[in-house]
Amino acid sequence: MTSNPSILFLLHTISIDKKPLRSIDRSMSGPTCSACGASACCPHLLHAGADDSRAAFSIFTGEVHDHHQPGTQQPPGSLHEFQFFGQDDHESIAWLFDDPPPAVGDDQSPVENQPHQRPPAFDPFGPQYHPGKGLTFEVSLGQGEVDARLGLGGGAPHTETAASATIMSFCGSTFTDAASSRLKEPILINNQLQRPADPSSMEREAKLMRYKEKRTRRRYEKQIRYASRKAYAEMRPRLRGRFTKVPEASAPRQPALATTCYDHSRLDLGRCWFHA
DNA sequence: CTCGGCTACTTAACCACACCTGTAA
DNA sequence: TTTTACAGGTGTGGTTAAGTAGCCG
Repeated sequence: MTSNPSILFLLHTISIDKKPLRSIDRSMSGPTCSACGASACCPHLLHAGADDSRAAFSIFTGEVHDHHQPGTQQPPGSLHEFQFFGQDDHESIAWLFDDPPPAVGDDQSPVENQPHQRPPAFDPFGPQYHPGKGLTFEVSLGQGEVDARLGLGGGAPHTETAASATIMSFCGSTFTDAASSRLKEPILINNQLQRPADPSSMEREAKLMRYKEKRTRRRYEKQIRYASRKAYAEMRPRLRGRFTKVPEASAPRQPALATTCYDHSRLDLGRCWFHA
């Protein structure tokens, strides 16, 4: 048996602001939380990254590693990028590109091990889906080790099998589904199975470097995009923490020249221009 | 082992409005 | 084609109700 392994992993990167969160929880479909059975938008899955409402984690073979564990509350500003990015130092994703991933669960279904025979459940976008809308990168696996983990038997000797994984947007989040991706198989040349020329080696290295650089620049604390809005918000009067209307007396007077002013006759309080 | 009560902690929603963006005139 | 005006959407922070977790009897 020389079936190619299909490694299923999901990278679920939650990157959401606080506000829309409640509108999507418990109501969307997607990967489920193995602890509570809820969807990917399950509040358990969203629980990591308390302070800045951002969390990044992966579901590797459906295993939920942390968010249901007691005493794993995140300190403010910290981040869980365990599993996918390396649980120890968040430093190494080398296995993603060169080395085998962590152990795969026992419940790998035979169907998932069949190249080009993925079940519909893992093909939410169908053949019409163009991964150009997502980020596709290469995943190389030592197949022998994968076979050993999956209990597939030795099989023929082989080198590596590269699968492409596509990062896709879903449910306001980002998923990576390598299982739904097409595996690159050896091709028959002169009656011999030969792996196509691999021009992607340097490409992969470049991608890895770009990824690492991007990761180092990644910031998870709240970032102010508009300092002026922050300034106005801080000056704005509040009632029990909520913004309140600017009192009539303290509203800006009509300026002599064109400028902004308050127009309390309108709900949206848009711009009102005075012209000299 | 399960349940209820309590405490401590976390977080999404709320609000007004300046500013941004897209569109029509 | 360019400029102007406008409508609608976005982002901003402090407070709090609601949700969650942990502990104990």
